[in-house]
Amino acid sequence: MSTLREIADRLGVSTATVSRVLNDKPGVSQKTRERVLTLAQELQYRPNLAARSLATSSTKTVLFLVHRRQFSAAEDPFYPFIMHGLEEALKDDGYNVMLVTLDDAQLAAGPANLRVLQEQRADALVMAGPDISPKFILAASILGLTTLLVDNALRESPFTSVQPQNEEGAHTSTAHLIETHNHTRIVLMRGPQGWASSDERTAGYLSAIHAAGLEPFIVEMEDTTTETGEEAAKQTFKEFPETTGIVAVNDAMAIGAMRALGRMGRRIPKDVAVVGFDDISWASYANPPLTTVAIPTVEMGRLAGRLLLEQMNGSISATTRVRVATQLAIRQSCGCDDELAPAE
Amino acid sequence: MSTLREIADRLGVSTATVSRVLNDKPGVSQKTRERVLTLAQELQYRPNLAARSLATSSTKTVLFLVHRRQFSAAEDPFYPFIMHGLEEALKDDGYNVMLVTLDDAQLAAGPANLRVLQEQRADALVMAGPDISPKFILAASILGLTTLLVDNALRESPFTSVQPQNEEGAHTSTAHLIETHNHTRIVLMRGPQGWASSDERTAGYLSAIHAAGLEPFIVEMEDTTTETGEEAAKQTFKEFPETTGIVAVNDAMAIGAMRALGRMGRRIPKDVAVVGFDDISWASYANPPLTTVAIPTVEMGRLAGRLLLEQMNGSISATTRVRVATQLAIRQSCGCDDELAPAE
DNA sequence: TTGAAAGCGCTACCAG
DNA sequence: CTGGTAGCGCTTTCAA
Repeated sequence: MSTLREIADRLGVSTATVSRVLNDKPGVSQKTRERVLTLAQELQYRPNLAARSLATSSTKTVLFLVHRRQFSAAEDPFYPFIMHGLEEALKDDGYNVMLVTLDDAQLAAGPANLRVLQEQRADALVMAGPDISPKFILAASILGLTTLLVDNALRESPFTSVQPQNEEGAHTSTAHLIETHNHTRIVLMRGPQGWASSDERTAGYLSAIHAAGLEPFIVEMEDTTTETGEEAAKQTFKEFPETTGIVAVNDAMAIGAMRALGRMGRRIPKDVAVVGFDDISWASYANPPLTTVAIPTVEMGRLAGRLLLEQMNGSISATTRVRVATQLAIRQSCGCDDELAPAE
Repeated sequence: MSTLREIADRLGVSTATVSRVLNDKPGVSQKTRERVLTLAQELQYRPNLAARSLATSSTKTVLFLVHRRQFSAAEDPFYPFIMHGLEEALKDDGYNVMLVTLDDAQLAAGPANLRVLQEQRADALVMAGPDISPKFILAASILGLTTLLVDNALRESPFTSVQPQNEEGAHTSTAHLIETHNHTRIVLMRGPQGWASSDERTAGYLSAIHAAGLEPFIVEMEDTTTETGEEAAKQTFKEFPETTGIVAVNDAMAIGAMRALGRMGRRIPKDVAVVGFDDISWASYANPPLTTVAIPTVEMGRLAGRLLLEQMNGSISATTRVRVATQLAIRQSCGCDDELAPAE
């Protein structure tokens, strides 16, 4: 590996000059500039990042923080795609992304206790998912790093954030059940209050229900897994026996509900239509294929990356809340036919 | 953030002494050692990694390389779990993991062209998946970094690698079809020759077939997606109309095949039994739930991390091929009943 | 337009 | 057992 010094020596100039050229700083004659550039090119020179970091205290790395529960087998991986998009958007600017999974203890201990931060290894923090507590986020924000939230946001505090259009998405899927399939008794299966995405999707459901002059029915669970989805299905027909449509705040719940429905002898979508949210990888392999709201995960990551860059170079204010559009993925669980319907 | 110098000054000792203590090096009196440790503790001191890297040229970061196609929506994410396990195993030793997704151009250009490597940002390379070409791997191995392969290995060259027990897994699932369900005409759907896991699973299929004195039937596709699985199903009944069992080298193919089978009017598992490999997250939501071979992905990542550490501190030879045990996940597509059978 | 030199924070060698 | 000091490779004043 060649160094700055080497280039300087071979050209008979100082390292200061070479550094200026390589960093596009003014005060170097066109002629020397070209000589330096040529030799650097020829030598395949790249600055040693450790050295540059030490001198500038900029590390060119961003941390992707996510709760480790997101990597349990039960969860459909959502954040890896975001991380991928993030990495893609950042790499051209020389930034790299480090994965940091947090367990509950680390979350409770706060960001200042993270070794990777204590060692000053990062310039920025991308915190993904509602699993990361407001307390943690707030504590992180005073650490002096550029901070961005993905699939999460704090109501009270200003943070740059990238989220799916949860409300619009749920409105659309609910309206689909109402307008296209003429349902009037539609239950919402949701997670705990305070979970941003769950709250917002609830709002979308409500706005569609109210716009149609219908009555809302809500089943609130303490989690949004396939298991709680199954539980929610039972509860639904106990509380609201005339239900013909179900809107679940995510696909896991929707699929759990479909399982339970099957066991209860109810046909989907004939007896009850189901729509989910997320469009996780197996939504189209559910039985029947699940109609759901697709989130452009990789694109969300890319967008987060772009925003982060702008934030770091100061071209946008520290608080930019961005929403990315979702799309209704119509399959069969809502009552529509799709082109892949098995010829049974 | 406090520095080494600060500790030294406040204690009236040299930075050399403090450094020795903090790095557990000999040549410091018990008394000073304790004074240093105490103050360091009190100050929450952590060495600045950029400075340490510059001095030692050890970066405490490992790169997780994976082909970007693994993050396309079509693929079931497999490597993020491995990455998570890797990160977990490494974090206690102060190592962090960076994600690097490679596109075809980067793969062709070789590792030496990766900016992250040119900038000397990493100590080690974990290359995941058979998408990474032998040429790339070989080129990487001469870069002087510790190198490890996951879910891949080179026949000809010695590399530390962590792979699932592909052969044993496929043997077990094939034998299950033979012994438990009495199938005698079992087709293998496989991917291209040269793909390590596909080859090995083929070997497992063959050994089970031969052990039972049966005749092998193989359909070889140029890829292992749901699409090629559908195609393979059609081809299967064109070539081997009496097939009653299908072993697919992965779940994507198996699920694709099940789709096509459904459309062809064949009942699963009544007319034809199907088993997959991988136990991707939606295998249990397939219709019917897919019997498959489960791979402990997170554990594979952890193991890779441990091996990497041992390799870096020289306690194991550079070539240790490790296999992790798989487990047959019995559901319904093979003909077994599972406890969650819908009451239809 | 250029160079000398101080430093970023740490490690490691050489004396004492 | 301890301290002084020379780097690691780069950036950034300050002078020239």
